[in-house]
Amino acid sequence: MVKNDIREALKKAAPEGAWGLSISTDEKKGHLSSNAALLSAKAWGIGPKEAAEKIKGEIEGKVEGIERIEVAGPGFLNFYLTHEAMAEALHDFEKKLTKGFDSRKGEKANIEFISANPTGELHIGHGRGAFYGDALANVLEFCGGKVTREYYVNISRKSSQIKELGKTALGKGEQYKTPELEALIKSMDLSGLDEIEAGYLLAEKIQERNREFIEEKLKISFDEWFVEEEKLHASLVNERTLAALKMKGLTYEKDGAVWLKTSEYGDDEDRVVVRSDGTLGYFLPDIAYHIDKFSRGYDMVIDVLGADHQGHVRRMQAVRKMFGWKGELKVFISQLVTLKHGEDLTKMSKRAGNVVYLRDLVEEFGLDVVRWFYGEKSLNTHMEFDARLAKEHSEKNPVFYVQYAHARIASIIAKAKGLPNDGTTLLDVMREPSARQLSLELLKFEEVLEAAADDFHVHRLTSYASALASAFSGFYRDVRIVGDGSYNGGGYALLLMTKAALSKSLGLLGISAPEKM
RNA sequence: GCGCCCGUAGCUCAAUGGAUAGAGCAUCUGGCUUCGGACCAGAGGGUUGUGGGUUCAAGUCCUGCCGGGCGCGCCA
Repeated sequence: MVKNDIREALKKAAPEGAWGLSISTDEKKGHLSSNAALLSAKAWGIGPKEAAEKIKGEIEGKVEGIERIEVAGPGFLNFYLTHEAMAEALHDFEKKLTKGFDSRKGEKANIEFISANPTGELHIGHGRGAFYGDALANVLEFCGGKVTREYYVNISRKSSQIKELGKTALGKGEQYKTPELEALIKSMDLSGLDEIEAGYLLAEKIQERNREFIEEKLKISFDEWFVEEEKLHASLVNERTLAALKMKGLTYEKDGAVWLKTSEYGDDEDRVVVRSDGTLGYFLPDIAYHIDKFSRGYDMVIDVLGADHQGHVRRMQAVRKMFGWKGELKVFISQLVTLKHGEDLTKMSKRAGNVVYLRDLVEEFGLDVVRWFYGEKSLNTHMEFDARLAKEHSEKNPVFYVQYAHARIASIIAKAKGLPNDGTTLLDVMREPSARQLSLELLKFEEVLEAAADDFHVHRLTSYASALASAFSGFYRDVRIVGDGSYNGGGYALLLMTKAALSKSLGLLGISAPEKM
């Protein structure tokens, strides 16, 4: 493809610097654009514009498919492609779209996300990790990765949280009390059980319900449900892990507790792994769990956690270093979703307290709107959830614009069915500016996806899908596909690609691409 | 006090260190005899919290302030 040819030519002409070459979606800035001259100028001891002219001179006439090269702005090199090269690139893109890209080819990744505490149902904060994790998994997979989606079923008879939950279940405590939980407790027979067993039973029930909700309502499916109690406690993995840590000389005793020397591996301070009363904290099982993940042969282990787990990052990285694990450990923190208090909120949250459940959100607005709403924001953004705004956003949500474009294309395709092709080709339709605009947007797809797979900023996809739908609108306005007794062959081909790209973009985000609306 | 994150248009948010900081909503103007008007064309709206620094180039990187969220337990 011409982009690769240009890159090769640029490498020869500008060997220094980590310059880029990317599709430009504004034709005024060429079809492809590079900052190679800006980065080479210093090494060459000349001005950026002069460097650009030099590179231009070396490439001009040597790469097939380039119509002309312009030097613009401070020294950008803008490449204009011939219509032939553009059409060829599109055909190449169409093939890749069906078989996927390969920037993450063969890489094995594990993504753990949601992993909610077994003390209640999922709230709007969990939505971030849920939709982000799922979309990230889809993106890595599409770029050639082998991805395991994993849910850590946080449940153990040794956990003080379970005991506390048991107290709530038996009416001896209120820490996790909500109307929903009370109803659940009433439906269960907990007679004769102690706090731990009652808590455990209740936790199992809650996990079961959450799982149902995740699979059926959020349409997220996990490859692995890692049950803490079975995998770590019942099988004595924790004990073996502790023994291994002791043997490596990574622990010491102080105040009757066993501490791990995490501070020697980048953490702020050492952490307790066995309490002075002999019970295990949450940290040891966590270490055991991560060692388990590391040992499964992944190139990359990703944890998607909520903002309140920010303290985990350093200590888990410390654990990785202690065990000398070669793969990457990425811990992503999603920032909080805060609630804007007001009358509107109480209306939507028919339930008690300041919690809005994800279930309510999905029921009220529909999964597509909700996934887009979360999907367009960076994980680092502090979201403020305002019920009135959410309502407004759901009605005016850009997701409908994108879905509408998809449905409209489907309708045109249906209309063309049975009619003869008028014989025009992709090459012919390239004469139309809005067709070139749409083509550039299509060719941008690969860049956007690979960038997302590289920096994990999955929210790029929503902006991209909107831009693509908008480019389609321009094309639709200018080029008629179905005419008197035949259809425009070139335009039709472009429509098929656009439909596929829209559908793929939405699909990766877990959003439906309807044929009709 | 220490650590992480944030501060961009009236609102919700974008912007691999790049060109004139962009979308949607809201406001205003214009457009339906033609493939789906859930649309299209256009306008107004910005000292990117603030002061320095690095760079050919800073919303982006470093740093000092200001403001906000979260985390700093032998809870998870």
